[in-house]
Amino acid sequence: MPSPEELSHDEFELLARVATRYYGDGLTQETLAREFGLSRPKVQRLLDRARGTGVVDIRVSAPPWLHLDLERELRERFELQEVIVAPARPDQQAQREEVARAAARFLERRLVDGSVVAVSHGRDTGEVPRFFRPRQRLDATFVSAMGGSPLADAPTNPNEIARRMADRCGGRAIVMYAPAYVGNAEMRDELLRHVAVADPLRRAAGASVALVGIGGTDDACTMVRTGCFSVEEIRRLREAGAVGDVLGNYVDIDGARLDSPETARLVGLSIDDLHAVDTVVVVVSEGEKPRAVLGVLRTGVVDVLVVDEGNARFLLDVARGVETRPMTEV
Amino acid sequence: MPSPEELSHDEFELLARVATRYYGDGLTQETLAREFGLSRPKVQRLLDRARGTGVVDIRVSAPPWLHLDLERELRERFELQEVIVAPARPDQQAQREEVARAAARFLERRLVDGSVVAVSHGRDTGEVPRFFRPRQRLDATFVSAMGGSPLADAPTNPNEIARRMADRCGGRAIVMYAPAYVGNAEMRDELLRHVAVADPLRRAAGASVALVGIGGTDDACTMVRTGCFSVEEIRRLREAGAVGDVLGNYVDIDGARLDSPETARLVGLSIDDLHAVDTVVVVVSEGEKPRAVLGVLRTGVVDVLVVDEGNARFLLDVARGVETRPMTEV
DNA sequence: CCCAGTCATGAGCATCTGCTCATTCCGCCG
DNA sequence: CGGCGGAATGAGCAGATGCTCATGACTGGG
Repeated sequence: MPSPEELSHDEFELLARVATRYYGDGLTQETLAREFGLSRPKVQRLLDRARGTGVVDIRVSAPPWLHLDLERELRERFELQEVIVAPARPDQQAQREEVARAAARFLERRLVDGSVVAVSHGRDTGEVPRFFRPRQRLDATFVSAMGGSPLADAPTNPNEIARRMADRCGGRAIVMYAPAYVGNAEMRDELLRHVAVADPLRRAAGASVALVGIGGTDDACTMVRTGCFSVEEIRRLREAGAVGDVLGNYVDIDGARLDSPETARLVGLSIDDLHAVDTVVVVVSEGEKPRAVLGVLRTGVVDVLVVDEGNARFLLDVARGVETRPMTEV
Repeated sequence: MPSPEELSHDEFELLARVATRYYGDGLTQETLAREFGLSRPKVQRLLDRARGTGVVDIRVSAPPWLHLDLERELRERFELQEVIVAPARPDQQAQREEVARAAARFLERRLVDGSVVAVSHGRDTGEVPRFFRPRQRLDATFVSAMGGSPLADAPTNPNEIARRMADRCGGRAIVMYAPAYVGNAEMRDELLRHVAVADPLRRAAGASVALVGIGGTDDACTMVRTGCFSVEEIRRLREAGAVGDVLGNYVDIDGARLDSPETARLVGLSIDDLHAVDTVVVVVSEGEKPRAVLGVLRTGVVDVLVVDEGNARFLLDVARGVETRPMTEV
């Protein structure tokens, strides 16, 4: 498409006239067609061309704290439904709150009466209820999507998060009385047969929205900190290729599930379960490793990503690098 | 409507998000409504507001030689259907040609098969045929709207102009074998009964378009130069308040017709006849007096004004001045 | 605490818009 | 000179848009 200067005198004049009358004076294409003695489709094509050549310039001035460009690139690169990049904050807690606020806003506009939201554990997820404040009462159900962690602070346990979300909107919480990981597969299967576990899990699996965080695999990761795993266990997972987890399901850098013994001990939704959830919202704030996020994004279960600016940039850098050389270490 | 800076954080963010997805990504309002959890009319109102506040800025870059601003002001101030301001040219002849070219372009796009065009005399009008070149054969009829002038150069006589216009497009000319002004009213009435005059006049009165110039009232005006009037006669008209004429019909500065003896001797369309014509196109180039143009515009018969940049500015200056103090002399 | 005035909201509809497709027109090559 | 490929054109339609209007929420004053 040529630039305005490359246009012929006459065409430039025509485009400018038509565009001015259309965008400036608000006349309809049909009126213009009559005024200029053209057919309506012709006027439409002229307007297309006026836009294409830059005779008409439509620009949206975004506020400086928004990062619509980052959001777009992430959205397109990972084929996400929506990406929200929260503005950067000086300290980690403020950053976490900013991300949580953005996630809360998203839920406020997405949830309707009857929505069922599956909730994970985690510090990022745990901040969301504080900022969740729907304009009016919302008859939504929040259900734990995984068991609790032995040492976890109350506010970061799924049950507690679900409860507070429900309180905030006048909805209802369904909690799960079980630990995230049990001793062995048999015990897990036994628990899954128990109504106090089976019922919440069934509800969670049928949720329309899932609100989940992403965990890492270093020695200080949430799972270790909350006592779900020993340093030794997480090391084994790491050596097996795990880069992070959603709802306790560990994945490698390519988004492939890891069939470790730990998975068999997990009480919570599986990756397959998440696939069935309409809108999986991931909340990621400062402190996560981009490799973990990358692995989870590549599972293809994520629909909406709420992330801070720093992680967003890091994630894009990594993702961009990946295209040229296979990523081994970040 | 507030400026973007005066908007609240949240509103600015919302407007920018919606506007970016709409104008930038080309999503529909309905899609956005779903994405943002709003009703479609709400999205529409947000977009309205985004435009109004300047969050969205639509600008049309007009080529520098166009004067769409002048055109708009003239169009609005005189309630015209269309105004075309031709670019300024160094000398008078080039300027006349520029205006004539613009008028020709206008006719090319306005005339259709079957159109009937009433044509006046004059140097401006006389230049139009040279530039009139429809893309394809046009079955239009050009008819003299007034008689000829004794001393006029052939190319400025209505008959000649009509003939050349017809030649240019493959249409047909109807000429009038009569002088513009005859000795007295009785002779005029006698002529009007003659078929060679009555017939063209009837056709002209039923024209869909009239292409006319504007004459002044100074001692060197067209009517004097072409021998229609003596200097003495034009002086009397001037003293009676005449500022100019269309098709030999003199008007004062307020656009009121002058019922001078001359009008009764005129062989041509009256102002009333012109009112019945759908599209009256006035061609004005360098050398006209703005007072004459002003008077004629105020008759309310003019639909389309084709004018050079200099006259356009002068005309606007005069018209603007008039609003504050009654104009007596310019 | 109640009421009136104002404003915002979303259903519904008439109109406008974008697109597809058959057709025509032009230029090019055989 | 005649036929062919590609671009341009305008009819027609499905869907998007803008607007109006009835309704309901909020605010400020009695």
